[in-house]
Amino acid sequence: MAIEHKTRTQLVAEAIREKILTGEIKGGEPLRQAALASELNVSRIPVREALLQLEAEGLVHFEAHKGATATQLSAAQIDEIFDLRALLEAELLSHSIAHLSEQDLAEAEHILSQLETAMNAGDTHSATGDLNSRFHAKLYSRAERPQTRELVDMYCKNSERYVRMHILLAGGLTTAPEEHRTLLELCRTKKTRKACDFLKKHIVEAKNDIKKLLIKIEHEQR
Amino acid sequence: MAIEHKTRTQLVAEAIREKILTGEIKGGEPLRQAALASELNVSRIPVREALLQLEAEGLVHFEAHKGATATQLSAAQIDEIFDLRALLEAELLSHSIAHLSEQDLAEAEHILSQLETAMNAGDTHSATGDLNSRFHAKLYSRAERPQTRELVDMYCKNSERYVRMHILLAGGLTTAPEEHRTLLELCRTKKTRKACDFLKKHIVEAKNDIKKLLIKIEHEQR
DNA sequence: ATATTTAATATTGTATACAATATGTAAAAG
DNA sequence: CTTTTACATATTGTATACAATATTAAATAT
Repeated sequence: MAIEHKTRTQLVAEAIREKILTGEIKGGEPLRQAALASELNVSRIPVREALLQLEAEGLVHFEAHKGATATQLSAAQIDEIFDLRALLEAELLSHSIAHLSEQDLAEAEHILSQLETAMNAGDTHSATGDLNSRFHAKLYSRAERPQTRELVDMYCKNSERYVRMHILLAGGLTTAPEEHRTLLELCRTKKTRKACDFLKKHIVEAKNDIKKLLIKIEHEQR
Repeated sequence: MAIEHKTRTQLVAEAIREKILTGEIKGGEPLRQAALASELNVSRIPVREALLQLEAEGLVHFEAHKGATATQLSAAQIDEIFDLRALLEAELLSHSIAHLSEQDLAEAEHILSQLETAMNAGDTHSATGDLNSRFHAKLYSRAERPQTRELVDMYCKNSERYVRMHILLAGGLTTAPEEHRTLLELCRTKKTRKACDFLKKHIVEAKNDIKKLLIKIEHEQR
């Protein structure tokens, strides 16, 4: 197996993406090409190309001659993104559920118990979020809808910042842990319709929690 | 009003996009940076940046050190894209329908009659597709879901090539013209659920027509 | 003749340099 | 004093030049 040779543009994109997702670069903050270039020891060309990629991912807003800024999602935008996620993730689940094997379900359950352990231990760093994503991903894994998957992944990444913030401020995921168990059980018994409806509700609930928090923060900033 | 100063990157992106959508550049064809640059009288930098943008739009596939190619959609991908469109457009309609004014509906009807005239005249060029898009867009216009709109627009652009091909080969839109009338009527009478279901069926039907054609062509190519 | 290695060519990736545009500041006009 | 204009600075956009990688063709070995 040959060494993967990553291009500078890719490395720069990863670096900047990480800065945005961790909040090191905050929403609305301008991203100066020259500054990023010298910081990362590259020329401005790969920085520009990375910024263009990040724009496609929705993490950056690019305006001709004015430069790039980290995107700042309004409450309304968060709202819409989560609605989209609910719609698309339910679509994925509906196509996946019939093809989930015992093995898949067992793996999902394993991830779930790890998640529960982390939550009980009062974990507030990113592990909780990761496990949560992986649990969901496992349930969608047999959908065979690559483009839909890509979309969902994009929106997840996009809302990740806010979910992390929420985990941090609320001291963990607020969604009741038994919701995941219920969802898993509905998948195991192949109750497709119910599982999808439940999933939608689950995502919309998460949205409402985050939105409340966000509105509070927006309010405090005045 | 100041003169709009478009950047070379934007102009190049438009040029290449047009070439792909009209079929002048076919799916799978490689896009040489140097060739495009000299053809369009710019350096390779704006060409590269344009290609990155087009990749985000799904029209181009970019591989490090290997270059870009126009994307070639398989029957399976077309299938998935149209399913996504059905899902997302129904979502838009469901949010828009209650807020459609008499004015909106009248405008939609006007577009529709133009479309019918074009179809009866046996129009096979892009006007038919344009009017069709505009009719649908009008119905979604009050959804106030900008990100969903953007997604739908992207997928429409992406499938445009195939719709055009279909119109050309089948001698026009094959969807029964009365379907549009039915849809409009359901919107006028605010039968949200029925309208959305009907719309989904409408889009899936179009998909099946195109897929049949596509599979035939793929078959002929051997 | 086929497969493998090596050199030549083509093509992409990135740095540097310069041009165009936008932003900020000081002088001039009202 | 406020507004406008002209200038200086900062920042982005693009061309050119060079470096790195991939592809092709030729040479060698099996």
